[in-house]
Amino acid sequence: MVKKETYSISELAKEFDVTTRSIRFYEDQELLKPTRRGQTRIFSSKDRVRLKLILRGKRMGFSLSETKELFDLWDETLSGNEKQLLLMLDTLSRKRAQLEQQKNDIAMAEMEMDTAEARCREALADLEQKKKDQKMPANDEESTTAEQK
Amino acid sequence: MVKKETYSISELAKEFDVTTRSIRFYEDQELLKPTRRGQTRIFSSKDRVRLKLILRGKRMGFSLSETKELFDLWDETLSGNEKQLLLMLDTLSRKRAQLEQQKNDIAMAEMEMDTAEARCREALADLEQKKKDQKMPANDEESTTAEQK
DNA sequence: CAAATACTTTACGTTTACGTAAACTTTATC
DNA sequence: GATAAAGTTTACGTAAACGTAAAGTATTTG
Repeated sequence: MVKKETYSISELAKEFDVTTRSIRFYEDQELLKPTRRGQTRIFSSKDRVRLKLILRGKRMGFSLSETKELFDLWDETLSGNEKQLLLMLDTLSRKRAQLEQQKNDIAMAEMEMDTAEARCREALADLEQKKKDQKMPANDEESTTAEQK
Repeated sequence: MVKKETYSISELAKEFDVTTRSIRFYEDQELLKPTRRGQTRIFSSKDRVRLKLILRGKRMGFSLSETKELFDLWDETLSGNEKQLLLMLDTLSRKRAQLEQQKNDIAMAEMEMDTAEARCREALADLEQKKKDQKMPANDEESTTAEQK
C-alpha cells in the first residue's frame, strides 16, 4: 500500500479538475495510454504524472502536440541509443531557452503591473484628497474644473 | 524626430514577425484601433505597444480576449472613477497570483529538465565507457550483456 | 502609362481542444 | 430485478486564431 497504482477516469478528472471528455481526448491524441479491463479505462500512476504534465504544459502555453512530442522523445530516449540521447539534450536546451523567454516576459509583466498599480494608488489618493477638500474647503480659487495640463 | 509616431501594417508585421492577417484580426477583435488615411490603416505608437503586449500575452498563454479585457479595463481605469480604480487593483492582484503559478510551473519544469538532462548525460557516459571497453578489454568475465541492476 | 507593389474587403477553410447529445453496456444498490 | 451510477463509443457542434484565396483600389516606379 504505497501510493495507489491505478485510477479510474473520474478519479483523475476530479483530482485535476478536468472533464472526462478531456481525458479521453488526451488518450485519443496518444498522450495517455490507459490499459483496459473490459472496455473500461484503467490509468496507471505514470498516466497520472503525464496528465499533470499535460496540464502544467497548458498553463505554460504549450499545445498538446508539443507536449506529446516531448513525451515521445522521452520514451525514445529511454531506448538508450546515442542519437536519441543527443537529440534529447538538444531539445532540452531549446526548451530551456523558451523558459528563459517566458521568465523574461513574466518579469516584464510584473514591472508593468507594478507601475500600473502605483498609478492606481496615486489616483485613488487624489480622489480621497478631493473628498476631504470638499468637506473642508480651506482656501478659495476655482477648484471645480480642469486641473491637469 | 523623436521616435516615429506612425507605422504601416507591414512595418509592424515585419518588426514583430507576424502576418498582416493577424494584425487585421487583432483590429477586428478591437485590440488595436488604428486610424485611417483613406482606407489605409495608420498605427500609432500606442498601437505598437499594444501589439507588443498582445504577443507577450500569447507567449504567456493568454487568450486574445483575456488581453482585450485588460486593455479595456485599463482604458476605463483611466476614466479615473473610484470604482474602476478598485476594480483594476483587484484584477491586478489576481493576475499576480496567476504569474506566481506560472513561475512555479516554470521552476518545476526546470527541475524536471535538470534531472532529465542528468540522466541523459549518465546514459551517454555509460555508452562511452562501453566503447572503450570494447576497444581495450583489459579484464575478462562476460562484459557483453546486462550490467544495470 | 503600364506594370509592379502595397494595401484593402469579403469570405470560406483549417486546426486545436474540447462541449454536448444520443444511444449503449457494465457494475453497484435498493 | 428494476434502476441508478459510472463507464463506453460515435458523431456532430463550437470558439479561437488565424490561413488562404479572390477581387478590387491606390500609389509608386521604370
